[in-house]
Amino acid sequence: AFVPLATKGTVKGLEPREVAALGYDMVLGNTFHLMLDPGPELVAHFGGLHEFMAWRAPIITDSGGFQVFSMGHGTVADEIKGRAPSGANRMGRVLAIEEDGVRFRSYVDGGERFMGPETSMEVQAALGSDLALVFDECTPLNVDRDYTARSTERTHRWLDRCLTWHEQHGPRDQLVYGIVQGGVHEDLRIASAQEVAARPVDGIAIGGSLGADKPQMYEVVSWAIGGIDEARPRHLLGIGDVDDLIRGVELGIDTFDCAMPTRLGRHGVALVPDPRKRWRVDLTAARWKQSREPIMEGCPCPSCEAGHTRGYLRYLLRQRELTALRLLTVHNLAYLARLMADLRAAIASGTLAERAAALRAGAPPATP
RNA sequence: UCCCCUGUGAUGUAACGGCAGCAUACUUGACUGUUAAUCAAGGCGUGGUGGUUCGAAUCCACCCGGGGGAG
Repeated sequence: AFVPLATKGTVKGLEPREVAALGYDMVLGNTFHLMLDPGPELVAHFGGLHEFMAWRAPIITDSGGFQVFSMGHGTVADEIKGRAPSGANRMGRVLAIEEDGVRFRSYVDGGERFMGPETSMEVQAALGSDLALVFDECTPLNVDRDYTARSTERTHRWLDRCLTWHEQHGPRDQLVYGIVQGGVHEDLRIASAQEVAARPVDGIAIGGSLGADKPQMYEVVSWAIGGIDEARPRHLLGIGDVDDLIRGVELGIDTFDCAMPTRLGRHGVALVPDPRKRWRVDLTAARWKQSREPIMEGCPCPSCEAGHTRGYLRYLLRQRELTALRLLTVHNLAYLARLMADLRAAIASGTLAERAAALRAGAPPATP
């Protein structure tokens, strides 16, 4: 299943009922963001994140560990392409990563803040999520093996501290996922997977740097999965390209989360079954000016069913009309919901390999 | 007919006589546990003709266009 991001307590642009109507029964909120603003006390005042955002279905909360990575190293694309950190880390700054946790500068008020394993679990307890992720350090790609090894070991110690805190103070009905690190090194990935699997976690997430390109990413994921037992659910953190989801399912991943569908939607890009175009069509492009084509031929999503043309979307996008961003967010989330349902059905009928190949070749996801 | 003001990319505007810059728009590209309705790149310009000057968007003359005033 795919889990849309509701980082700051909302799937950007959509109401909870719209997200649910697209077939989603889980969203992912972020401990880091919600801790800084509005703060765990305020969310608790409203009775937890579910009540606060009026989402009456399961919520995963990310631990905040990834923020350390993104503040210090920019986006994944920046890192892979050797660009200087930009965007997300312009104001946020990591001050120090220590055994106890991370000191950083708040992007909200500029003040110095701290987050460690106990802090993260405490905030996630206050948020009242159904599924908490343990606090980890997401090691970047451009870091040597020695640092990755030591960081991964520290992440394992943080894992134990998270479990200890949760056992003593955490909500009884809150599940906890451990996180596999280990960078792009086979032995570290396998060892990390085994370490995490040896703990009493309810599920296992794969995080960290997954490599510089897709083949390496698939390889790294397969290493990590190799060290995990089959009994517990496996989550692949932060992955959401169409082909990556297909491959991930084939590798044995159960759930994914990613900013991609919603972010691309707000940036004017619609997902389409076209591998040659990397599954994307940029509706801000001039060539759609007079196009009467639908966003995607045969798409059953609300945006396409309404009959909107690419020419209309391009016009709305140029005008920066919010409607366009909502229409594309809906379309993209609907696309991924169908893709995952299609793959799920293929697994059930024992035809995953063939179906995955067809989808990878550009077959549109089936309408349930 | 005379007088005054004014002409800088598509648009709105900067530039003591010293590398014509900014914003918007446009075109293209990027986006993988979201500080992102974001970010990056690109193309496009001194109304015309002369003159002064080492050097003119800038100063001078005339012409052309626009605005205002007097008749």
